[in-house]
Amino acid sequence: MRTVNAAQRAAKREALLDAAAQCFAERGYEATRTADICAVVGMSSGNLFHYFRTKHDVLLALVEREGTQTAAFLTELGAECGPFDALLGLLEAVCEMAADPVAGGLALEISAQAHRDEDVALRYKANDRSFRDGLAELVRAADAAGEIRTDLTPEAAATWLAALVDGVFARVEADPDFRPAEQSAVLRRLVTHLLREGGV
Amino acid sequence: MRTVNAAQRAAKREALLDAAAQCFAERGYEATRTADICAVVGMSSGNLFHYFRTKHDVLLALVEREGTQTAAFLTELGAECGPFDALLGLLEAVCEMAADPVAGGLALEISAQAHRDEDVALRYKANDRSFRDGLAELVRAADAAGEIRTDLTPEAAATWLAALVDGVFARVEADPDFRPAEQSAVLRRLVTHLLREGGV
Amino acid sequence: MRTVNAAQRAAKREALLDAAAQCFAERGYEATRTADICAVVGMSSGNLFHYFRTKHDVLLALVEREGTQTAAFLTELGAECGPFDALLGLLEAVCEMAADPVAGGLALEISAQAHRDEDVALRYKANDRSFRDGLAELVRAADAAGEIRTDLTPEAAATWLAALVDGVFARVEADPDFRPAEQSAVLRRLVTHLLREGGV
Amino acid sequence: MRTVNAAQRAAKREALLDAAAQCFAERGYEATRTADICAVVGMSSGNLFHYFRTKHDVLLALVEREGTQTAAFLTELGAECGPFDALLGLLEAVCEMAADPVAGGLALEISAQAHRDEDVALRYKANDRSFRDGLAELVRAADAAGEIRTDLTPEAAATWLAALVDGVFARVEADPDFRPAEQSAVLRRLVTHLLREGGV
DNA sequence: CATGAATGAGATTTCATTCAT
DNA sequence: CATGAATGAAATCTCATTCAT
Repeated sequence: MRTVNAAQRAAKREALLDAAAQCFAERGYEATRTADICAVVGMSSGNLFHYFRTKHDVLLALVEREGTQTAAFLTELGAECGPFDALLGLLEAVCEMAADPVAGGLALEISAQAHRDEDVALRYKANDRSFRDGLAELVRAADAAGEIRTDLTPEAAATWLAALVDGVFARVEADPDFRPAEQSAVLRRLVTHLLREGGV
Repeated sequence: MRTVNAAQRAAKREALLDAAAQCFAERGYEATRTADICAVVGMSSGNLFHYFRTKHDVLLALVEREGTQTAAFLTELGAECGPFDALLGLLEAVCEMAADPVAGGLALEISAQAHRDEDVALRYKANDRSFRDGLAELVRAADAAGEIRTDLTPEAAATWLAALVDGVFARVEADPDFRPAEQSAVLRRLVTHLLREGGV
Repeated sequence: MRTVNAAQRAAKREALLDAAAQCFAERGYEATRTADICAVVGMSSGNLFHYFRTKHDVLLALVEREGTQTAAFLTELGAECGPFDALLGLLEAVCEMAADPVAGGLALEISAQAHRDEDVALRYKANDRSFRDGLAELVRAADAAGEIRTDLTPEAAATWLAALVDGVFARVEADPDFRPAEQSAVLRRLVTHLLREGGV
Repeated sequence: MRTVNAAQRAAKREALLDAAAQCFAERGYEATRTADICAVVGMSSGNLFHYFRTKHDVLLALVEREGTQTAAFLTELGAECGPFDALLGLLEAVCEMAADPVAGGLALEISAQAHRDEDVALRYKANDRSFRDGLAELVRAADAAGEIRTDLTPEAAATWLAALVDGVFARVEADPDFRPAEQSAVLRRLVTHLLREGGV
């Protein structure tokens, strides 16, 4: 019995996080009312507070979930193919994500909130750290496999890969004519340059 | 004297915009109270509304001012040296700006607000458009001067230069160890690759 | 149970309208704060806005309710006795109402607001129209029953009956010694003259 | 010198009262801003307070002026012709005034404010008292001249004459089709009945 | 006296959170 | 646990009034 309830609870928490992701992406964290989130999952307004102590907690949980999902994605990606192909595959995936208004909007919103909220910042930076660690790991592996040749440290390479990812997300928001899918060739070229071409 | 008053008015408007920039960058637009802005310039709470009709108008004016300043900066830059050096100089400047918490935070906040506010979006995209137009113009000039060689159109090159700029801003927020000044060499290398190396 | 809630809601709406009527009559619409209305029904300040979107909506609903009640009163009156007696009975009723500070003050306030607010004016005039239509109908019926004899059209007669009603309300406000109840004889005489005596 | 200044002061006070009358009639006392009144006379906003201590004082002065003007009008009217004709002439004048939006609106606004403001009420009632006294005086004179025959006391007659005047003002506001000028025949008939026909 | 910028109290409205049912 | 009505603090914006110039 307790298991069933726990599973139901978890499912509802997830549903609420999904709804919150959608609302935050569309309207932003502050402009989203807790009642909006409840409405999306068809729940009564006060009920959210059985699952999260505060609206702020919803955001924190969401940021944490994003980090977990990204980490899982990175791990999965590395297992499927060689490390350099994994990195290139990641870029394709990022371009797809950036084109999705919810994913793109949420990423933007979280980074904006991180700038003004200590708690969010902590988790956001941890996520970013773990993302860059994953990238650096792939870079190291690619190097070990002889797939790449660069004088950048794996960490510096990871930093710039992350910057490119950020750049793609930002372009989608700023430029209505920017279609990430159509730009993956240039992106791939930049990455290849970063990792295969030598010296500063 | 009309002139004195008009000048005083304009000066106070500017002071309010400076204060708003600081507050928005620190706390975000929604979390900033109009009274906060007034407090920064040492003004009574209601007085802001002699200069701006609404809080929203303050934001719009700020976005517009950012656009104007960026455009002026681009123009000035192109006049001082050759076009390719201007582009590289721009990157140095961007790295400096990104390191300033107010400039960086404000840029982030504006792009976040653009995602949820039609009016801000309009001006934000116009600014971005004008920024990319300026970049494309420099690329074209550099090409005409034989300083670069690339199969990217000037517009595509400008798009990716803008993406790199966005990426630098984002990195500052996400990674406490990222020092833009220390990274300008890599950035310069990426730009050089983008503009001097050929085919996709 | 849906019914219970809907009934409770409706009851509270009515209570709020009663409270608003009292406040508007005493202090006027603009000088009444929404918190005053809430205090009268013993409600917290924000709660009013679960029942009415704005303070303005409270006023509009009140004006509409006044119209509905007056119409119902007219209908009821006509059914109880002959049409001419109904008209005379109406005057007694009006004299009673005019003596009530809330009813009198509210009538005055609504007409004052109608003068400066399009929406109120629309409903106010519709109410007045429907009141005069009801009066004209009674006049017509009295004429058909041979109870009266006048060369005024039913509409003109209704207009002047309404003017007399307005006059009584105004007198109560302007003249502290005016007791409507003591004046019904003169009023009745004026009405009788209007309806029973002939040509201009 | 002092005389000139005093006359200028008085003229400006009058101009402000005219402007206030117009604004109060159009928008109501509370909705009128002191700056609005100044704008109408082409004066800077703070300057009003050199002529009236408060906005409230403007209203009080206006009410007093209305009373003075009405009294003067009544006196003048009685001197020009016989008392009964004076009464009938008064009705024509009232119908003209009621048709004027400023005069009508102001009357309505003053009576509304009188209902919620002790000071206004005092002056408003004094004005009304003096108006009814003037009417009663005319009735008495007409009676002495054998022009009328009624069993109403002069005071009661004056009360009902005032009620008819109020009624006409109210009709103008409530009924867009009511044209006071077209209705003066009925009004005259009612007055004649009131004063020439006997007993209740 | 004239100006109009500045003050600051106050009003409506919103919404996270609570809690009786 | 679910509901949704109620709470009440807080934020933007208005405007009578003051006062330096």
